[in-house]
Amino acid sequence: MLVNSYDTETTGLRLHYGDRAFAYSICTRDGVTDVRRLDGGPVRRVRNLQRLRQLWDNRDFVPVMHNAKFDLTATEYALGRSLSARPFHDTILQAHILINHHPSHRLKQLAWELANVPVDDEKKVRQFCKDGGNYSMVPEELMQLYQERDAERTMLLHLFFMPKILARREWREIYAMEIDLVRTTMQMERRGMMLCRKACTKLIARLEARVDSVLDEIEAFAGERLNPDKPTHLFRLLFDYAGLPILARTKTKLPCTNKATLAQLREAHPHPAIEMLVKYRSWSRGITMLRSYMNLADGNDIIYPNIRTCGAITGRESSSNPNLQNVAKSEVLLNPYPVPARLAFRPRPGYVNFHLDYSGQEMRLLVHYSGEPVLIDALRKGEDVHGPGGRIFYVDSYDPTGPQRGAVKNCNFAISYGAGLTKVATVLGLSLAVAAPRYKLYKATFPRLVGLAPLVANTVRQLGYVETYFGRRLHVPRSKAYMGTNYLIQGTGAGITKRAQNRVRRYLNKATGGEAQILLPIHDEIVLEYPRKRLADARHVLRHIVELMEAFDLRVPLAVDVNVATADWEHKQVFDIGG
DNA sequence: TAGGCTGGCGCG
DNA sequence: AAAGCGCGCCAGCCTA
Repeated sequence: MLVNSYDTETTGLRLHYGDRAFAYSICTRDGVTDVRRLDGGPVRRVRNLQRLRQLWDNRDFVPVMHNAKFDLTATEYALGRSLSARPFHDTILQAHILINHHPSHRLKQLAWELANVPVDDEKKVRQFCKDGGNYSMVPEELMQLYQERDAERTMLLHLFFMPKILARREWREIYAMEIDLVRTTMQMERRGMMLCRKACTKLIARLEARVDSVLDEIEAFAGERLNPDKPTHLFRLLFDYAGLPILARTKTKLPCTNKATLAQLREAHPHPAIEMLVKYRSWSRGITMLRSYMNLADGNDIIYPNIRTCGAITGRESSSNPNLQNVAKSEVLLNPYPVPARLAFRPRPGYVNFHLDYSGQEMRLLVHYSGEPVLIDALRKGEDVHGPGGRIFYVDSYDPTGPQRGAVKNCNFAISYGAGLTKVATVLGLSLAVAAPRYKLYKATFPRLVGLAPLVANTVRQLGYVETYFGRRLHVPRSKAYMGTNYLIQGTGAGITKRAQNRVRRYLNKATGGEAQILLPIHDEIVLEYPRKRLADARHVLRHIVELMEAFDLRVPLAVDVNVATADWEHKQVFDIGG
C-alpha cells in the first residue's frame, strides 16, 4: 500500500467552469515530498502529466487529501477519466468527525496547531495574485515551498487523526460513509442544476419595476430620496418621518428593524412606511439573488454549486456559490411579499426532477428520542404529529388546514429545544394569560418531549458532547448545553439523509446506468433528475428509492414524500408511486 | 482598498 | 434566569 498525501494546485476554485490543475505534490509517510508542474514547456508538461497518470494507474496508491472532493475533481479533469472507484483518505473529514466544534478545519490552521508548521507561506503566495491573478502566476520557487508544505501538512494530519478514527467502530463506519458521500457529491457537482435564463430575466425585470416604484413611494412620503439599506436613512424613515417607536435594540444598541420586530410594529402601529420597507427588502434581495444565479450559470445555463459534505458543525451539508439550499419559494403565509425564485430553476431538457423529502423528519426524531407514547402512537398510525399539540393550544378552534398548524409546528420544535412561555405565546399569537394554562397542560401531556431538552443538556454538561443515532459525537459548548437537543436531532437527521444519498446513488447508477442522478441534498430532502424517456419505470424505481430512504430502525417510522417538477422548481406536484 | 464585523433574511 | 439551532449571502460600516 502506497499511502501518500496528494495535493493539487489549480488556477482557481471553480473546476466545473474551466479552472484546471497546474501542479501537484505528494508526500510519503516519512516526509519525502515530490512536487511536479503540469504547465510550462511541452516537455515538462507532457512528462509530468505522464508521471501523474502512472501514479494514479498504480493500484497500490492510496491518496490522502485535505478536502478530497476538490483534488479528485481536479485530477479527473487532468487525467480525463473518473476516479470514483478508488480508495482514498480525506483529512478534512477526519477532523470534522473528531473535532466538529473546532473553529477551523483548514489545513494550515490544523497543521499549525498540531505541529507548529508555520503559516507564512500562504501570505507570500497570495501577494502575487492580488489583482485577479491565480496561483499559477506565482514564482515557481515560492510555489515549490508552498506545495511541499501542504503535502507535509496533509500527511501530518492523517498520521495524527487516522489512528483515532480507527480506534472506534462507530467512527470507522461514519468515516467510510463520509468517504462514500464524497463520491456521491462529486457526481452531483459535476451534473449541476439548470437555470431558466428566460424566467430569471423576466422575474428580475418584474422585481426591478416594483423596487423602483416602492423607492418612489418612499421618496414621496419622506420628501427625500432614501436608500433603505443604509441604517441612517432607514432610521430617518421609520423613527423620524413615520414617528414610529423603537420596540427593540440590537446587541450593539441600534434600533432593531428585523422582520419579527417589524411585524410587531405593524401590529401595534400600522403605517405605510413599514409596508414600503418590507416590500423593498424582499424584492431587492430577490433581485440580487437572481442576478447572482445568472452570473453563476455557464454557457449551457448550468449552475455548479459547491456542496460541502461537512459544512456544518452538526454534520449537516451546505451549499455555496450559489447556496441552492435557500432558494426562496412563494410561501405567502410567512412572507407577504414573496419572491418566487424557484421559478428560475428548471429540469434539464428531456428530464423531470423528483423531490424526495422526509416528511417531518425533525419532529419524528424528537419523538424517537423522547419516546413520548402519544406521539409515537400518532406517527405509527400515520396521523398528523402536530394534531395533539394543536388541540391543546387552540382547543376547539384548532384548524389543522390553516396557518395554526404551522404555528403549532414551530411551537413543538421551540419547546423541545427549550423555549419558554413567552416564546411560545408569541409563536402562537396568544396573550401570555391565555397561553400560560395551555402551556402548562402541554407540559403535563407530553412530559417526555418537554423533558428531553433538560435531559440532553445534562449529558452535555457531563460529557461535553451528544452522540447521534449513528454514534457521531457532536461537541457542544458546556456553557450552551441547552443546544444539545438541537445538535442531536440535526446531526441524526443529517446522518439519515447522507446515508440515504449514498444508497440512492448506488441504486440509480445500477438501475438506470447513471441516466438518473441526484442533483442536490437539502437537509431532509433529495433532489434528483430523471430522464423522461424512462418515465414508464419511474413508479417502480421511486418505490425502491423511498424504501431505501425509509430503511432506518427508529422507534417511529420514517416517511418520504415524492413530488415531481416538470416545468420549474416552484411548481412541484405530488407524484403517486402507488404501492 | 481589502478584510472583518453586524444586521438582516432566505432555506432546512 | 432563560435561551430553539444550523448554514451562506448581501449591503453597509469600520479599521488596517
